[in-house]
Amino acid sequence: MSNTNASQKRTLKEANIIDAAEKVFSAVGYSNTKMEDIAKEAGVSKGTVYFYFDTKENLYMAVTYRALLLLNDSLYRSHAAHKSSFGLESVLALAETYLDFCAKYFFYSEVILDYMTLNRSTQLGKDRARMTDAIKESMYYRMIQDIQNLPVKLITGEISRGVEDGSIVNRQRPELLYLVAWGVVVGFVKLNVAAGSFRSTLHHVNTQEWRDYLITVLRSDLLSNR
Amino acid sequence: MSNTNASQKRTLKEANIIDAAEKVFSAVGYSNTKMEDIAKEAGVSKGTVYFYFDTKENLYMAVTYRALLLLNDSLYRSHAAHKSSFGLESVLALAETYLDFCAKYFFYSEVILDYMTLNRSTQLGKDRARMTDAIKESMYYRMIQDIQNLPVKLITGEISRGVEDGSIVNRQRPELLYLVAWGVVVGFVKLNVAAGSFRSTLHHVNTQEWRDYLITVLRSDLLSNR
Amino acid sequence: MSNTNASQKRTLKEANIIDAAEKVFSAVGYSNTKMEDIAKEAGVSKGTVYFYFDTKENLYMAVTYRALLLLNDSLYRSHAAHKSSFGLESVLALAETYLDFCAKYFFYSEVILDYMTLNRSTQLGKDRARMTDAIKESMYYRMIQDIQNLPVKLITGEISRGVEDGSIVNRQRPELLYLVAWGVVVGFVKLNVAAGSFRSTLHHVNTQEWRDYLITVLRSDLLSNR
Amino acid sequence: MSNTNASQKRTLKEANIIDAAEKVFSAVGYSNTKMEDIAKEAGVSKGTVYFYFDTKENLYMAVTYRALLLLNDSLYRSHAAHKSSFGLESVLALAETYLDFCAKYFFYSEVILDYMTLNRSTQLGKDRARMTDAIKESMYYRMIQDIQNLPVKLITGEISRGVEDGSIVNRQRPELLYLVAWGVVVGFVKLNVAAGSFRSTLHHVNTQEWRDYLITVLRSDLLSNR
DNA sequence: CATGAATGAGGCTTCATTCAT
DNA sequence: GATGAATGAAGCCTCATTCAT
Repeated sequence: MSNTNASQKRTLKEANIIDAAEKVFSAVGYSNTKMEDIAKEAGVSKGTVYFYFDTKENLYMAVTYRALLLLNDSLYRSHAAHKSSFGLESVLALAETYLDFCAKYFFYSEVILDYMTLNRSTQLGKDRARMTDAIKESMYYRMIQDIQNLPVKLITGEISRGVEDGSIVNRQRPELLYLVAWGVVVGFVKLNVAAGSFRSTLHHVNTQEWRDYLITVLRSDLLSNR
Repeated sequence: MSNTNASQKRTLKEANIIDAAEKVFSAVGYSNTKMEDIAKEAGVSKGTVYFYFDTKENLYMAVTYRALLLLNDSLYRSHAAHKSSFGLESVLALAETYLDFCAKYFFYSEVILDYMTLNRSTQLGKDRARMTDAIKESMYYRMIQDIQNLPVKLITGEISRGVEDGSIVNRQRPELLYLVAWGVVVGFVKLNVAAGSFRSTLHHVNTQEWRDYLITVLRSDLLSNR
Repeated sequence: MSNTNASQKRTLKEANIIDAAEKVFSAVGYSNTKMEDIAKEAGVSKGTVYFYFDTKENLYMAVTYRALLLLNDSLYRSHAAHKSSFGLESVLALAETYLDFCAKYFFYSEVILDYMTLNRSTQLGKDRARMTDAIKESMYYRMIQDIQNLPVKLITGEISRGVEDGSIVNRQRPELLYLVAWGVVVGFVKLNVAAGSFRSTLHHVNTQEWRDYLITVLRSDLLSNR
Repeated sequence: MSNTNASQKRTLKEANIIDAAEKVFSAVGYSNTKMEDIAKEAGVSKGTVYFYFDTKENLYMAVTYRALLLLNDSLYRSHAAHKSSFGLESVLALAETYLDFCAKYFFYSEVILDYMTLNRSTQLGKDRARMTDAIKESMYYRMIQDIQNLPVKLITGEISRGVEDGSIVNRQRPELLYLVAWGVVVGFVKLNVAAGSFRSTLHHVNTQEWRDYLITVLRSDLLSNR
């Protein structure tokens, strides 16, 4: 019991620091973030931050892990809520969930994309890779690797179900359809940020309208007989 | 004449440095890049790099400018080549051009996205720092601002033409259609990098096939009567 | 009684910590040693270590004290065992004892030398820090000062006896003879470590042979009529 | 020419920094030495120190290298000066040279001993070694390894010559005789420092007298027919 | 007494930028 | 114009020590 309490306490303190890290990272960016600032924001000392996360990068990975966990959770809920719906509806719901997740937790969505880019660059043979050894040794990095595939699996699974139950007419492979859907969402997110630069030329478009339209596009893709 | 020669010489040397910068930035990311490395790669001294570009950020902006210039050029060519085609075909050709540009010059596409995100207060990937005053004062930053709107103008223009000439049936506003198309491309780019992480789950999909399918989707969007 | 028990318990726990400290200090050197490591090695918490030894330096002094105590004890036994022998034999026996002590407890011999060098303003090996006020206030430091002179007294005493009983012919002052003997031993110890570097050039020499030869040299020094 | 000048200049600046490092290291010890202090002492900035020596440990190795170089030089001169003397005299001269070197450059003698101890501890299989990777990668560390054997070679060589020319009667192997001689010197040096602690008991002995007596002992060792 | 989380001063090192030659 | 040595602010991280539980 007391063991459990201690563990809970630790988790709580860690969470407190991750909260702070999120705020600072998201406000000023990774490289502009000083560990000291995170400590201040968390109301603890620099040493305490290092007691829980032995590296700045490790702390960043912890943030990433949390982000991915939350995304997975959202997708899971959506998935569960549409067990009895047709596959098509479930897929579109997943897309909306993702879209909303990105809107609500914009920083998280960036962090996740960041991670995936990072992960990719390791797989190239470059010795001058973006990923440092510190990252690879991070506990959180390994934890992330265990859960990073869930979104893909969930979504492609529902697409397959939709194909089987006849709600999805499109005969392309689920992986391809998945990439289209996910890509549309990712593009939306990135553009949403970028669009700031083009307010002058694009000020007619309302974000909500845009989002809804994308769902329409996705739906008609799944329903087209290509 | 000798003045012109001098100017050409200067342009050449600058180009040489930008070449080197590109390589290093793309290999290890902005913050891991040292001016020294760029100088070495360019075969000049650090002092020379600073003679032509007074800041690391300014040099990065120069790379960005070149990227945008090349993209604009590609789009221009496509645009010109389809003057006499229907608007629909021109728009799709522009999308293909953009898609191919991103595939061929992946680093450029990242840099351009980076730039567009630059104005936002949120962080733009772990790797880039936030915009500083130094950036805003950069000559290249201003040069970019002069040409940044070209892609939007070109594409929305062609969409409008397609609507007028009847080749585009969709009645949504051109800006919205533009955002869909552009978003699809951006999503493709980002995912293309990220997808590396999921080779295990997504190994069935071939990039070329994916690209072609996206064009199909865009075409049917423009042809749908929503 | 219970008081005595408590005291014994305390002594036991202290000894346990000193054991651990010895291991770690000897393995990685003073400055590379972390209190945490000592605690772990002793199977207690860092707080406990600090309960018994309020400073890292104090703990080091405790190790030194133990080392000196053990050396004194060895020398005492040798001294006692040769009460009825000639002074010459007793002196040589003391030298052998010291030599064997250094061979057997190499770390102790280093620590003792370290301590003796401590008062000098010069640096004592890359690894040890200079004497701070904390050391001087250390209880162990004072305890050491009470017993540090025993080796000198014992050995010079036996030399004097040897001179008196005629077994030692050499007419130099006992202090000088002592310094020669002690210096030979110290040199042996330091070289024994260092010699590792020269295994290639010195691989013919066997440590035991070397030791025995040194005793021969000392004997003939004491027997020479200089 | 100008190339040579540049190289000379560099050597000069390095020497200046090593000078400063020596002073500070010797005054307060390795771990109490701050790079900043060395910089100040050298009259340059911290960055400059790092420009020439990329690590504190590397700088320490540079000091060690210089110390060994100077010792080697002294021994060489002595060796050359006694080319036509008997081997015995040459050996004793080498011992005196070493003795004087240690007296004159006490810090150097400590540094050299330090290095040899360091070098030994690497050869043990411990993963918790005293030597860090930084040291092993140091250019100076490798340079030292090239010259560290000179003293042994020189002295054992002269002993052999002495045996051949009949001036050395002792029939023990040169390596053993070398160890005795060198050990006596090392012991002298260490005790000379340590003796400070025992001024009360040993104040009768004068250093010069001690030194001379040691030479006598060594001479009679080499002349004894063991 | 024991624990181990918390502290924060301190030091090494990096690197964009400057500047004398 | 080019060079590369010099600068020094800035930041990550370590670890002896303290202290609440």
